[in-house]
Amino acid sequence: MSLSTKYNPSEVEDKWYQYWMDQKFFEAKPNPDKEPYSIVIPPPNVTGVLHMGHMLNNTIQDVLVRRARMLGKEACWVPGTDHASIATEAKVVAMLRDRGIKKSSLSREEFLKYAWEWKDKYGGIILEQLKKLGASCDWSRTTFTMDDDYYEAVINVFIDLYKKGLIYRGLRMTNWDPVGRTALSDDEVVHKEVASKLFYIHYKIEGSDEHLTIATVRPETIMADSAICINPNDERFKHLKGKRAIIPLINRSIPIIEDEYVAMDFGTGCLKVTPAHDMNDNELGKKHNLEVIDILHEDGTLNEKAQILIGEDRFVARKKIIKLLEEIGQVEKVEDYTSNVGFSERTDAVIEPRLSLQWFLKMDTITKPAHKKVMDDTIQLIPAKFKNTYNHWMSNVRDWCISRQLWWGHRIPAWYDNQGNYVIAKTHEEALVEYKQKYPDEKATSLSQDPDVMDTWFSSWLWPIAVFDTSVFKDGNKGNADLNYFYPTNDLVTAPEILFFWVARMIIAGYEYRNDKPFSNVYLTGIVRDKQGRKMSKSLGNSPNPLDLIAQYGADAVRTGMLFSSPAGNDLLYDEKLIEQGRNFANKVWNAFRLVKGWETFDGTMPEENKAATEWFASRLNQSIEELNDHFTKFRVSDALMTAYKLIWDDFCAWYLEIIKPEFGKPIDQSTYNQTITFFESLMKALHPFMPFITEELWHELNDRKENDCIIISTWPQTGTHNDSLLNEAAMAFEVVSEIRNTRNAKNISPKEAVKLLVKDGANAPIKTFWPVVQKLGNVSAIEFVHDAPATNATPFIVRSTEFFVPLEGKVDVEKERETITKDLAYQKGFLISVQKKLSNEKFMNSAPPQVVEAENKKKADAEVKIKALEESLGRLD
RNA sequence: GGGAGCUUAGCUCAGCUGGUUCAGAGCAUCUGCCUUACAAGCAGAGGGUCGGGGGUUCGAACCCCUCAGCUCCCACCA
Repeated sequence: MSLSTKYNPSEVEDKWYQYWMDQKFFEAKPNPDKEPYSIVIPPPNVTGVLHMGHMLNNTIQDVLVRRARMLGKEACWVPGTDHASIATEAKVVAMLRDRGIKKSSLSREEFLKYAWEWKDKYGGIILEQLKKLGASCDWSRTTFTMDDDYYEAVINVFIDLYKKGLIYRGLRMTNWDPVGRTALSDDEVVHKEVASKLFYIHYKIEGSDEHLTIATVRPETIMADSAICINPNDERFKHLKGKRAIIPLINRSIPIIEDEYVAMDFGTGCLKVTPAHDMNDNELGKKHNLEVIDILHEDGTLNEKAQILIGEDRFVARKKIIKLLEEIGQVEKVEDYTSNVGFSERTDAVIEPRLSLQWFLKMDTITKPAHKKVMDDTIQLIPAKFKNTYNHWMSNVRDWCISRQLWWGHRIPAWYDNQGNYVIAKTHEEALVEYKQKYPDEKATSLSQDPDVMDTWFSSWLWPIAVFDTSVFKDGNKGNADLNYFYPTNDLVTAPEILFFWVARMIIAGYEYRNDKPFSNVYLTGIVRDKQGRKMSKSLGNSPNPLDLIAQYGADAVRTGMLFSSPAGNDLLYDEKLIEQGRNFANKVWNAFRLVKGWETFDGTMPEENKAATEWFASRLNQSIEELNDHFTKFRVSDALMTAYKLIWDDFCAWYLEIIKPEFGKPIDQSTYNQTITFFESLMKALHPFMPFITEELWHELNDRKENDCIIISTWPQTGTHNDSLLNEAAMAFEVVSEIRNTRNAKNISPKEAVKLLVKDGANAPIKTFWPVVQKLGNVSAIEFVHDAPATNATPFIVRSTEFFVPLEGKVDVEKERETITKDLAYQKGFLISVQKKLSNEKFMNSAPPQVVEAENKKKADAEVKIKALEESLGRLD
C-alpha cells in the first residue's frame, strides 16, 4: 500500500467488501446467547435505480446495523425488492411499446412472461449498487415480494381476511385512471392546481319558459346528471321546489331536489348532481335515491349512455359540448377558474371518479391496535412530530381499495361463474368445492378467476413478518425460529411520504398476524433536495449519480457527507461540498495514521507532557463515547457523526497528536506509542459505522491482526470514567495556548520564535500537570510564576481568572494597545454594573435558585479581577 | 376548508423542564502561514435585537397573544 498524502478509497473498498462477504460477517442467525437486532430494508422497486434518497436512507440503516453488530448483538439487515405492481407494469408496457408491442395484443400469460424477463434483467441492479455503498445486508435473505412463498402468503392473507369478514366486494366510487385503466387508492392520487374554466349553463324548467343556471367545470358530464340540487333555505329558488329541469342537448327531464349541502354563496347556488362522476354527488345521490348514469368508458371516452358524442375523449367532448350549447344559446358565460384536479401519481392522467366493482378491506376495527400503539409510544416515531400526522390519518381511515386492474402482481383469489356468483379460494379445484357448497343449486363446472391483482402495499405490509417466515400466514402456524428470534424488528428507516402507504399498514398487519409490533422505532428521513431546495428529479437533471460520486470520492466520503446535515425528519439540501467534507475527513484520518505509523520507538520514560496528554485523552475519549452513545439512543445520527468528527479532528489530531509528537526525526517512547495506537483503535471503532472502509483498512494497518480479526465484528468502545477536573484543566491550558498564539498573530511573532510566559500567582492556578503542555504547544521558553505584573511591556490576557503576560520588549505599539485595553475595560465595567444591578434586586435574590445567585456572584468577582488587571496594564503603558 | 410544523450567524441546523455549556456547531468568509502527518492542510479572527409587535416573569430563543412569511399532511364546493 502506498503512503501517499492522499487517501485512495478505490484501493481498499472493494477489497474489504469482498472480504466481509467471504467471511459471512453480514449473515445472522438466531443465537440464544446474543440479543437480536434486526432491520428490514424498505424494499426498493425492482425496476429502481439507486438515487440520492436511497443513499441517505440506506446509509442510516447501515450505520445502525454496524453499531448494533459491534455492540455484540446478532445484527440482521434483511434486503429485498418490491414488485411495485403499477410502477413496474407501466415500465414494462413502455418497454413493449418501444418494441412495437401493444399490451392489449398480448395475453395475460405472454405479458407476464415479458414482465418476469424484465424483472430478472433489471431487478437486482439496485441491490448491487447498495453493495458499493457498503451496505452490510444479509444477502442470503434477499426477498422479493413475488417470490413463490411470499406470493402464496399474500393470497393466504386475502383469504384469511375474507373469512374474517374484513374483505368485501363493492360498487364504489373510486379514483379511476383512464390511461392505466385501473382504480387507484386515494394515496396514489396527486392533487394539483389547474387553470380551468367555469361554465354557466342554462337548464330549462319543465313546463315553463324559465331557466336556471348551473356552474360547472365539467360540462361533458351533463348527460350523466340525475338531478339539480338547491338549498332549501334559498329564497331565490323557492318557486322551483318540486319542479323538474331539462338537460340541454339530450332533453332528459330530471328532478330539482333540495339539500343543505349546496352552498348558496358559491356559483349560482344551483348544483347539478352527477352521481356517476363525482364523489360528493355520489353521496348526495345515495341520500336522495338518484339514478346513477355512467357515461364513460374505461379509457375515458364517452359511451352510448351519453347519447351524443359517443366515443369522444372526455376532454374533446368538453370542448364540443360547449360549442353545441353555445349554438343553442344555453351558455350564459365562461369564467376563468382555478380548480384542484386529481392526477394519477404513475401515469399523470387526470383522475376520473368512477363507479366500479372493487375489493375493499374494512379498516375501522383492524386499525385499532395500530392506532393505539403509536399513540402510547410502544412504537416510536422519530421525530415525534409525525405522531400528530399519524393520529390524524388513523382517526379518519377509510376502507382500503385493494384491487387494481393490472396483471403484474398478486392475483385476487376470487372465482366467478357467469351469473355473478363468486367464491374465494386459492385454486380452481378448491374454488369448485367451495362453490358447490355455497351455491348448491348452481350447475357451473368451471369458474373464472378475477383478472385483477392486489395493491402493491397489500403485499409489502407483510414485509417485516414475511421476510423471516411466509408460512406463518397459514392457519395455526406459530412461526419459525427466525421469526420468533428477529421479530419484532428494532428500527425501520424510511421516508415520511410512505408513513401511511406502508408504515401504518405494516403496523396493522403486525398486530393482526403476530399480535405484536413490527418494529420499535420508525426513523423518518427527509427528502434529498438540491441546493435551491428543489426535489431531486430526473426531469430537472439535478440529481447526481450516486455511483459516480462513490467512484470519485469514495463510499465513506459519500456516507458521511450525506449524514453531516440530515437530522431525522429534516430535508437534506444536498451540496457536493458535503461530500468533499467527507472526503477531507477521510484524508485527515489517513494522515493521522501516516504520522503515527512513521514513528520509531524507544524504551524510555514518558515525558511529562505525554503523561498529561494520555491521561487527558483517555478521559476525553470516554466522555465523547458517552456522548456518542447518547446521540445514538436518541437517533441523532448527524450529531453522533459530528461528535466523532470533532473528537478525531480537534481533540485527537489538533491537540493530542501535537502534544505527543516528537521533534522531527526523533523516536517516541514506547508507552506513549502503545497508548496512542490503542486510542487510534478506539477512534476507528467509533467511526466504523459511518466510515466502514477506511476504518477496516487502518484497523489492519495499526496492528498485526489474526485472520478474521476485523473491525466490523470488533466490540464497540467501552465507556469508562472521565476525570472532569483533568478535562477542565486541559481545556484551560488549551485556552492559554490559543491566547499565546493569538498574541503571536497580533504581534507578528513567528511560531518558531520562543516566548516567555509569566503567570500571576501561577501556583494557585487550576493548571497543574498541563504546564509542560502549554510550554510545548505555545513554544514557550520558560514559564514563570510571579506575584506582580511585570514592569516591562507585556501583552496581558486573562484565562479563567488567572492573569498571564507575554513579555514583548520593543514590540508593543503603545497606542494600539491602549486602545484595545480601554475598549475592553469599558465593556467589563458595563458588564459589572449589570451584574451588580441584578444582585441588588431584592426580587431576584428572593426568587432565584442559589446556584444562579452564586453564578452571578462569580461573574461579579471575575469582572472585578479583570477590571483591576486592565487598569494596571493601562497604568504600565503610561 | 381542517390539521401539524417551521422562522436562531452568509448556508445547513443544535439549543432537553424559562436561570453556567445561553446565544452554539459544522460549513462558508477574512487574516497570517508551502511549519519535517495532512494546502483535501495549520494557526488566528470576525459575524446573530434568536421573523415583527405585544404580554407574563426578578429573569424569555424557550411560556401566552397577535401579525407576517414558509413547509408538510388531510379533505376536495360544483
